[in-house]
Amino acid sequence: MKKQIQELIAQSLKILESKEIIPALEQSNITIENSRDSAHGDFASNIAMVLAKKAKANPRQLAETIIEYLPKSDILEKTEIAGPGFINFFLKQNTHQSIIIDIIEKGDAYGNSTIGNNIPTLVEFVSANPTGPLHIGHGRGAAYGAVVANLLKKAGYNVSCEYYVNDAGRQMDILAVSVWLRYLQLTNKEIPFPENAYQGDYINDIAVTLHTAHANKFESSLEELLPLFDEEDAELRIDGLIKYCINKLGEEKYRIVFDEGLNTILSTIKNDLNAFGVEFDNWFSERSLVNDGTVNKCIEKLTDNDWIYEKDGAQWFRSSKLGDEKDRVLIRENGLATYFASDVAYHLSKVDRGFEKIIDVWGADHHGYIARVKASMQALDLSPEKLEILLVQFATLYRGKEKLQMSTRSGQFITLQELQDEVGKDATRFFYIMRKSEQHLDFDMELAKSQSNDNPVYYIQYAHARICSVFRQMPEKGYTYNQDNGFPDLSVLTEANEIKLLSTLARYPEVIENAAQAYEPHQLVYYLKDLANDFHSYYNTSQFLIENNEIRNARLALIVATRQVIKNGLSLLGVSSPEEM
RNA sequence: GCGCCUGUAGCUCAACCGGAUAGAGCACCGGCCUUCUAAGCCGGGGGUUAGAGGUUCGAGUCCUCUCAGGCGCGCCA
Repeated sequence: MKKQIQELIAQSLKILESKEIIPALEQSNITIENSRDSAHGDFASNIAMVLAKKAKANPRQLAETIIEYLPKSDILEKTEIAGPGFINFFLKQNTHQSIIIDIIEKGDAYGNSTIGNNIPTLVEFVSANPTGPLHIGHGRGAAYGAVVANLLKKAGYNVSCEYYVNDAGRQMDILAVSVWLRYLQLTNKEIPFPENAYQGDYINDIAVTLHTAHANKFESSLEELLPLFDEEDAELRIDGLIKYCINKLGEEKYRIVFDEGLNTILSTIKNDLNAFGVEFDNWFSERSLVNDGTVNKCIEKLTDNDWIYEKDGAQWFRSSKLGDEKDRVLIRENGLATYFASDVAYHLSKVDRGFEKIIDVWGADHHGYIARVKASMQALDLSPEKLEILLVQFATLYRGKEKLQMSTRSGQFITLQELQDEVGKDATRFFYIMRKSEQHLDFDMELAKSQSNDNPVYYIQYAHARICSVFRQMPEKGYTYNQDNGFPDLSVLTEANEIKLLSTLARYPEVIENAAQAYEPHQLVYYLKDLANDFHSYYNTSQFLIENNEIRNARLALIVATRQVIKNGLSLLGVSSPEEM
């Protein structure tokens, strides 16, 4: 609808250009807005004001000229000039009503768009270290990433969702050692447990499983082990324990302990995400980048192009030449690659796999990391503009006024699963994406639960359930409704509430496009609240199951379309559309 | 100290690449169920958009400075 009006204006401007009333303009985009106030018609354009200066004309006069050369159209009732030079467009009523047919014919596909041009797009999100269950902060990234991916798919991008599994690096070694020490404690209670190892009960569970399957295969003598705890520096102490563990067990046995921890936690994460309605096309292993040589390949390529130098025994990347604050270490003095080195390789892999649009969803605390990743892409000639990094602020969990301090290491946290069990999946997902992602989120569990009746998610779902309820009761009242023989006469839908609902329904495809391109799921949330509001108002003023055949059928068609759009929108959010509540 | 983000009604948040009188929910006040679910609807009060300058036909939105809060500034991830 909007596009048709844009086209009309474009044609008018073309004529004006050819008549040299306005100077030739570079194809500036013509903005059309949905009017906020119905007195301003259905759509408004500020084009005359934008062009007034260049055309050296008074905006209102220019608007008049533009209107004069507007091609004839059967969707327009009239146009008006208002305020400083707005052109307001009023649609013919039957133009509004035709949206019902469009929605019902397209069904689940209503709202699909092709602006994405099927561009291969990778959305990477969550990617939490597999060192413990997902907690509330990860949940926000999960909900946000999943909805952004859904929106992009709907907007015509060819989307893959990926979880980057950090199955290499020191944190994972600490996990392995944590499991091992708990395992040793099963038979010897004297063994201490470092405070900077992973404390959670789930570590114990893994140790028990390990013991059940392998008995005493991973035992160690106390004489060698205990002195390692004398080291005073906690970080050095745990590094010493890692080193000892690897030497003592040998590569093969160490890997069994390591993988038992990794796989157990990873499958917990997968299950939790699955229960949360978040699915990935690919689980990408960090270790695979090391094993298949991608990391080395990157370092060689960077070295060849003089992006790397040696200092203090480490290999540094000249990221400061490419917009970063300082240079960054790729290979440490001890010969181990940094996490950043893997990440450079990971982004090379993303490009090599053919993705043209690469979206990373990160916690906002990683924002300092953006410059170096982009710099690495620049240095590897990988077009950093393909990479879009979306930051999600952390969610802070509250129980009433009590702020819950959480850390994976200490094992004190509320997991995503627990949150979901307590608050419910629909409300949890909705709560996470209601707010703009770069805003902090205070997630008060008591509030979320106690307010669950006032939660907007129920408001929207209720609209859907109410419509379903109408159709459940229709047979009891002796009416039928079907479109098999064509649509009813929709021209009888002329009440203010009906027109309002119709124009909101017509906005849906545009909301999807905007939300997708801005990566802003909350736009869809606000739209659905508007739509539900329009429906509830309509419901309160108008009866649907009435004697008049014409009006009844037209109204039923309208609410069928409404139900369809609510369902389409909620499904993008990962929220259910219940038939009764 | 430097960098990034944020500051809008009592509270939680919107405001479509700068547009018309800054909007919702909660809370507060007042109405609406013998009628398809009152988890709903309708109406009302409540604002110097943190503050000060600037840019222009027009600024919550863009620029500069100040104030306040969050985050980041490792050979951790």
